[in-house]
Amino acid sequence: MVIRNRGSELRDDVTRLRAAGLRPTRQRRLLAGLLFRRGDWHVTAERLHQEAREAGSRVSLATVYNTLHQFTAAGLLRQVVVDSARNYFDTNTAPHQHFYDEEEGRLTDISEDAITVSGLPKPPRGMAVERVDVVIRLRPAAKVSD
Amino acid sequence: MVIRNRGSELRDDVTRLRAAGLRPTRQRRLLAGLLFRRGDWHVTAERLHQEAREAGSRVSLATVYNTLHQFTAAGLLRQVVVDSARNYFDTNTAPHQHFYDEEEGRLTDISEDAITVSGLPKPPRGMAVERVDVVIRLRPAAKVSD
DNA sequence: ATTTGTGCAAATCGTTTGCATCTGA
DNA sequence: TCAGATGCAAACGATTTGCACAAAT
Repeated sequence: MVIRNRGSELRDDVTRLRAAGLRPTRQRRLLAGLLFRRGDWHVTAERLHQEAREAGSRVSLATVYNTLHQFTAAGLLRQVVVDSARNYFDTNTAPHQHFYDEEEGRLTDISEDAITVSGLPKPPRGMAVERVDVVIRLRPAAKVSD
Repeated sequence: MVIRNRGSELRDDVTRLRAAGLRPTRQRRLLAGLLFRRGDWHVTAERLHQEAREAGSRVSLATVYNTLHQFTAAGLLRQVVVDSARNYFDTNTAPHQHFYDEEEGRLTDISEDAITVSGLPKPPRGMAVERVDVVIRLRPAAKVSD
């Protein structure tokens, strides 16, 4: 019977922050709570800011941006580039790929072993592969009958 | 002996524009000339605008943006999303993938058959795959000696 | 006490838009 | 002639920054 109570969740946030070398300030604890307590998901700064105020907390948008970048630098988040207009942050930091519904702006994870990229040409001289990103862009399927 | 003279290149631009259903205005001919006369390459609006004035021609940046989008809509260009800050346009409209040097902001084509993505999971219900984009992000290789 | 983080508002950057003016067919 | 294109400057949305103030160690 493994049941986590609220207290231990809060401590988890603090622990996670300290482990990442970040001071557990009120705002960081709040955002960590919002980010890491649901399953893996994909957020924009705007959306996280909104969630924060819906949760009844005040954080400035600037702090949300700062925090997202700090979390990313600390390896707690990963950036996903799929749209030149908005920046997504992914709470799943393990290697994996994405479906992207352009219309809805919705990202969905594809597990690493569900997809294989083979025959990578070797990178140009002096360069090393940092990461291979695969984005499967989706559009509404043509209706067959409805 | 196949040598193209300037005259026929200019006509090519006009022909290409008409074929795409675009009126061959002075600015569009200019930009088409800059875009389609070298091998495949990757441009940002800013850079194309700069090239235009370096070539001694006046085009407003707004027109460069308009034109890039019109060309893209007409299938003469393809957008490449690799950086949330800048938008690249690719004169190679055939299916292919990219290396991206984040540091330098430089894109390099990877031919379609040099790379294989297998085991695509099927898209969510009601959605169809529009395109599969692979971006291989590069960083400077760690030096061995030097 | 000292260092680090936060909030605000202003600044920046790439891109888009409104609108009066031009231009190609 | 006149629909369609262009240029300019202002508007925009996302993100960043400068700096006075507040909070964490």
